[in-house]
Amino acid sequence: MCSFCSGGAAVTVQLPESNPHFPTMEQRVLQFWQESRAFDKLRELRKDAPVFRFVDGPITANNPMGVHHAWGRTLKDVVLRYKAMTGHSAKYQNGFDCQGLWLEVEVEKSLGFHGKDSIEQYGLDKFSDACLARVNQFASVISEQSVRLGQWMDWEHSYFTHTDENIRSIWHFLEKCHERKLIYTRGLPMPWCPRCSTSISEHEMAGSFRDLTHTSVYIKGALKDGRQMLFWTTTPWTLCANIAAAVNPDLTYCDVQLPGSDEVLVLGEQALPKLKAKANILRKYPGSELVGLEFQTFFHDVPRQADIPHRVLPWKEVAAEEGTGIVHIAPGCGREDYDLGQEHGIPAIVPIDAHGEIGEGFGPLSGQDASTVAPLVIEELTKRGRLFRAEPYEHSYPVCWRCKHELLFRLVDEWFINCQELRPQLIEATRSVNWTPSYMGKRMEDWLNNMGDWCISRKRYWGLPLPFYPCKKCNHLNVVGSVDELRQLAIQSELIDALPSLHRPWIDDIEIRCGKCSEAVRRVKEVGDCWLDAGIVPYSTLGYFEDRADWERRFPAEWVCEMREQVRLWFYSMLVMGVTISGRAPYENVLAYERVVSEDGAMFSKTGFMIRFDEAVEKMGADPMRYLYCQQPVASELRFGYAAGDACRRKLDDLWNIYTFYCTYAAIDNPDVTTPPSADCLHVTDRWLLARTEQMLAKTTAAYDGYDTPSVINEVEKYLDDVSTWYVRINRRRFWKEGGSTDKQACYATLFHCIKTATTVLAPITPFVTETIWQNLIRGLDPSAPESVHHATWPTAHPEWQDEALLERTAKVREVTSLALNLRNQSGLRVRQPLLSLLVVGSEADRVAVAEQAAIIQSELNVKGIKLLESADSLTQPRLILMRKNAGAVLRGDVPKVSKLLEQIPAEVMTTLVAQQAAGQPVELPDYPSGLPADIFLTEQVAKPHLKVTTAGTLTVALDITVTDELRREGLARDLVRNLQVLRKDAGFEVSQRVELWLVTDHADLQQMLSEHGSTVQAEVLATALHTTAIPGNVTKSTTVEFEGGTITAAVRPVNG
RNA sequence: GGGCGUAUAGCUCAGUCGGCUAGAGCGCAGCUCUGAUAAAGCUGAGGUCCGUGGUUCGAGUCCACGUACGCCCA
Repeated sequence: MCSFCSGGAAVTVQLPESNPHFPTMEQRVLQFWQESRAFDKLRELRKDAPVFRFVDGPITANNPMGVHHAWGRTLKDVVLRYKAMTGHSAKYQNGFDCQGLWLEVEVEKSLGFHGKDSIEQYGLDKFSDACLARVNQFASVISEQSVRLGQWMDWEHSYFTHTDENIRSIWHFLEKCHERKLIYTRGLPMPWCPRCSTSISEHEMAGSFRDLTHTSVYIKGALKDGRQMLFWTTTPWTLCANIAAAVNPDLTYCDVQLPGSDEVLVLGEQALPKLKAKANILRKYPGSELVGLEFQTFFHDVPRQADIPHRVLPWKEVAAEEGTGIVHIAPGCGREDYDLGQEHGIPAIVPIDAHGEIGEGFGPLSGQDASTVAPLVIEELTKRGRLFRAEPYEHSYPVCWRCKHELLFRLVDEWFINCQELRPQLIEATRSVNWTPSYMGKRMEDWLNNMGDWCISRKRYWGLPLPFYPCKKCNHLNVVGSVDELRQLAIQSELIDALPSLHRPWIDDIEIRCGKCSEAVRRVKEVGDCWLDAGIVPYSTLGYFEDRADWERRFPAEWVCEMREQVRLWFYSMLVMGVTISGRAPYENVLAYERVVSEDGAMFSKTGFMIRFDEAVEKMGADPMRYLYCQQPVASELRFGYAAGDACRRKLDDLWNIYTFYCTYAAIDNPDVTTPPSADCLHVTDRWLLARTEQMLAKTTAAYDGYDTPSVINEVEKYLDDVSTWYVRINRRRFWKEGGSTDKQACYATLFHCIKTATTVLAPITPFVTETIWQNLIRGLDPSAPESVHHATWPTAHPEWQDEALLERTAKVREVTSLALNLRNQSGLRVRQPLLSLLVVGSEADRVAVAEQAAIIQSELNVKGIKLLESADSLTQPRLILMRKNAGAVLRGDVPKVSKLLEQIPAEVMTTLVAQQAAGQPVELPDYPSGLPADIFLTEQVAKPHLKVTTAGTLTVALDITVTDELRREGLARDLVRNLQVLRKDAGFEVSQRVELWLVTDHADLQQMLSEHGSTVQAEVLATALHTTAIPGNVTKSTTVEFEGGTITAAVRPVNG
């Protein structure tokens, strides 16, 4: 049964609740979508439509979805819904990222492991199973959360990056790379996580630098002549692997002695302040003089340092400002050190093992943890007389992006893709992409210009098995590009089909014959970088291998949308793969959005303050949440919280209020909205609303086309405010008028069109509330409307309704109204008090506008008439004021007195005085002994006493504030009506309920008011009879209305029929 | 250290092509309207548009330098 109607009865408009509780309403809509198979039907409706080429970036199926994920997922859903409305089909495939270090770390945690050894003991097969179980668990959690958010995706067919299809697609890519000779393996000092026992690649370092304080040491290395070279390092553990020193041959160095010491220190001239003492400079010389000299290293006595000569190398990169100008070189512990070492053919010592523990042969340091060994190093250096100074040093230092352990540098063999040759192609490709915000494109280009080769191997377990089979016999590298190829090469091909999946440990058992020498070869142990998994998605999920023709219709993606850190991650890996396989960028438009932070600007954190998605969506509702996401410019961080959510809900209430207003009367009148009213029946405000709707539609369409949801919201907000505070406000009476008429038909049809358009335009952003409105009002009055608002097509433009000039005239009219209401406010005259006239002075265009809509202005302002004037002369009269500058000299102490006299002079006397002053004659002030010289006065124009005047731009507006007795009594009548309406409401009557009315007063003025306006009052409150006699006991409700000077006792009783 | 970005009311933010008497929402105070009634509107208080200099008839807006903060890279 449909959640919105009962048992197939004829659909009619129901009275909506006054304020919707979003979470409750959304549950009803979700149920409706599910029962009516709304999403499936949409796909059927659009199945032959042109494809909107969208690719979803995989979300890690490792934890529940957070509110930061919900931003991107909302934007994706909004765009897909908009594209469906504009007549596009799409793949609607959600993706899950399922492999790699992040997942392994979480599984390790849940199993209580503390490193790779526990995994090996546990068994790789069980570990892989556990990883897969976690993927499935959280894929299901995230899917449910996304459904709750309102995301329409093909949840039954999400892609998973751990699948054999995905793996073999990457194998194909790697084979392509190998064909282009881009794959190589080499030893290189890599950022290494001792906890995870794996290296971390360059692009994974994004955001992993922290400000940390380490112990930095100044240490001495002796030259043969006894001079001590001064070094500086922030990583004391690397000193045991020292092989060389480096100096800049172009910088100036010097020999110095410190007071009280005969030791000669060698350091760069610019490092002298670091000695923190007044040094005696013995000699200055260029760095080139030091090059080639041999020195004794810091731990010269440990076995691993035996027989290694330590020399000073020249290096242009040595900066004068950093350290001492002499750099300690440990090629096994740093990338630059390694490169320099290679250049000069010196060996590298790798002091640490996979766990970050210092190995055998390093004397007292052996067996120590490199991350915590600094105090022992200092102690040993002191013993050896090598320590000059140790001090804490704060610097930005990398940590593991998953487990947050401090990284070390370790020389290991890894597999790389050579990106140098690809670089120009990648840059060219990225320039073809439309990046939003545009600086993201620059960021990508910066990255491409600076990136090194892509390290694609990880010494881990649950990941893409790298299809590399290096032959030990002939050194040939076999790169397997597909499962078929593996089957052909496998020594026991039948084993392939028995594999549970292409994962470790199972895949490791497969041996192949070397393609060159037929030797039995095994796969390398490494798995792949998880960004390979994600980057291949435009190929693996769009049918590149299954149906190339179909793939070509879906590639490249028209639009992708992810968090901004994906520039160096997903956007990058996709770009490399797109360029390598297809020679182009795999996407055309990219939207990258900023971080989500808490309402006060602080970061959300897993350990500290965090708003969980599940909690947020049930507290604020998915629609307000989506509204919040769509409203936020993607270039600045989003402050997420309940106050912001509540502000969004109130904005949605604007739409809801217009809707409930309409329903109130539509439920009574059941208007025919399917027949459009003929143009000549339209009220000027109807034509305005139609033109305004056209304007809003054009602007929001352009905004959606540019994926610019904040502009959509901006436009719709302004529009709804206009509709609510202008159209609805001034047309209310047309809706509650008795019976049917062409005029009533016109306003019903017009406002229906407006609500339908606004609902459709907002549907992608707030799918729930718009669906609710659609089901009740739109479908209630228009049986031919689509079954769901999300099946609707985008509203068509009506050029015949566009009317820029009318929009401008109405703006002018609203300005006049607003100015005049302001005057009322200043004069303390409530709107219910009728006034005689409004006077408007303005340009020709102003007057045309006011004349056209005079009736509206009159009714809004409650004035009997409007006069249009070409000049403001008649509104003001001249008045004399003192010109302080001149008056002081003449009047001296009398200045305040004369000032006061001037204010009190009656208008007719003032006219005479002004004339005297204008003629240059003495001004004869009443009550002042002598005539005063004309030049101490100025003339200024002031409003005539019965007028209030204000000016803005070309407009001057004046209100006649004279309240005659008649006007006053009319105002009392309107006050009475207002009170009676409250009485009706308190009595619980429907708006159309007819009543019998009693109004009793013994106050003469009020009695006169009743006799003058009683019939109007009676009509206004739908009273079939008005009694001024005693009130009977059986009335529904009575009240006493208080007026200045007297009271009226009022009572009502319903009349049947 | 290099690059990118941001800086506007107590808070969160708009401000288009240089035309501004600088706006909105929230909060505060007062008022109004209400046949949309737990909604809505108006008014007020509240501003060194980060600073300095420049271009210009005119700068929140453009340019230069500086400061603070954020991010990215190292």
